[in-house]
Amino acid sequence: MIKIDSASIEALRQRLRAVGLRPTRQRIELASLLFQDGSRHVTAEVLHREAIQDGGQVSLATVYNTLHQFTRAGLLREVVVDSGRAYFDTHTEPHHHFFNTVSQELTDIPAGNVSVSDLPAAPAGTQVDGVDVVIRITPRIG
Amino acid sequence: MIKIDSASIEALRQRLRAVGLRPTRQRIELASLLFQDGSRHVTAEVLHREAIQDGGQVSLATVYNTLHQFTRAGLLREVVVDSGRAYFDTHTEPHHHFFNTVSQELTDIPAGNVSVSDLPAAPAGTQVDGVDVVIRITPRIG
DNA sequence: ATAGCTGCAAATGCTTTGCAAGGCC
DNA sequence: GGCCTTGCAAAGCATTTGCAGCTAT
Repeated sequence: MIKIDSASIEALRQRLRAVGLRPTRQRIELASLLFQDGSRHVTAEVLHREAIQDGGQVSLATVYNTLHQFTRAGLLREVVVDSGRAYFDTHTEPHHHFFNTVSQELTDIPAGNVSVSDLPAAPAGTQVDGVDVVIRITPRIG
Repeated sequence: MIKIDSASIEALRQRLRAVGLRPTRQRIELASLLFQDGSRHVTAEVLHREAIQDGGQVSLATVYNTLHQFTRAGLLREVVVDSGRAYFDTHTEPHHHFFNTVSQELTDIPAGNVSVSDLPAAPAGTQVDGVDVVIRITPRIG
């Protein structure tokens, strides 16, 4: 279990309650790992491993469920960069990403950078739901 | 089997040979479905179903293998829009996509549209490999 | 008390792989 | 003939689900 002061725990409980989720032990553990320090990008497996190493008791299934509940509640955003595993981002404002295809590492692109212009109109009968920009990078050789 | 004239078949054989792939019955069948008419976006399952309906004899495993071989050979490009299934695009030049998250339909954004500016520098020790823009759309309600 | 949550284990969906049989040059 | 390719079936991942037991309110 992460050792955080009771004030922080209470803040997390409030935050969960505010979005209609019961502040259970598991959700608090995961929320503390996710929201305690700045912007994070995690996969279910990575978050589960962290929780366990931290001494928490959470099953992988619960981690999956929780990530989706948090996403539905607007606390997280899913980022699609890999057709095989889902990434979740604690930064929910619109922004874009670097994805290192070798290390599988996902990072935010500093705000202010990247502007997309000349956006075409959405096809008839559809509406734009979001614009995602992913810059794929690899380690430089030489 | 798709009914195409022998001239077209010969063109496909040449194309496969040109990229170092033996023109087998299965590869020609799949290539004809993929490259016969314009730009296409397929998943392995969809392409397999088409091949079967067309009277071709191809296993799903071979479709997967072939899609990857074609991609490695530069005949196809993989487009990541869904963390659960892979899409392949016959249009290999750099361009961007609409993805209808309800119908799961992937379409090209007309060339000339979308320009990305203020691209940040790649993080230290990395190089940019590609920039993907995906505009997520949903059916408009009302 | 009770509606909601968790966890296991089984099921699912997509994709990859091992290996024997078959096809291309 | 020899090497590449195919196809099946099995294995492999990531993810979801059913359901019995537990927990927050």
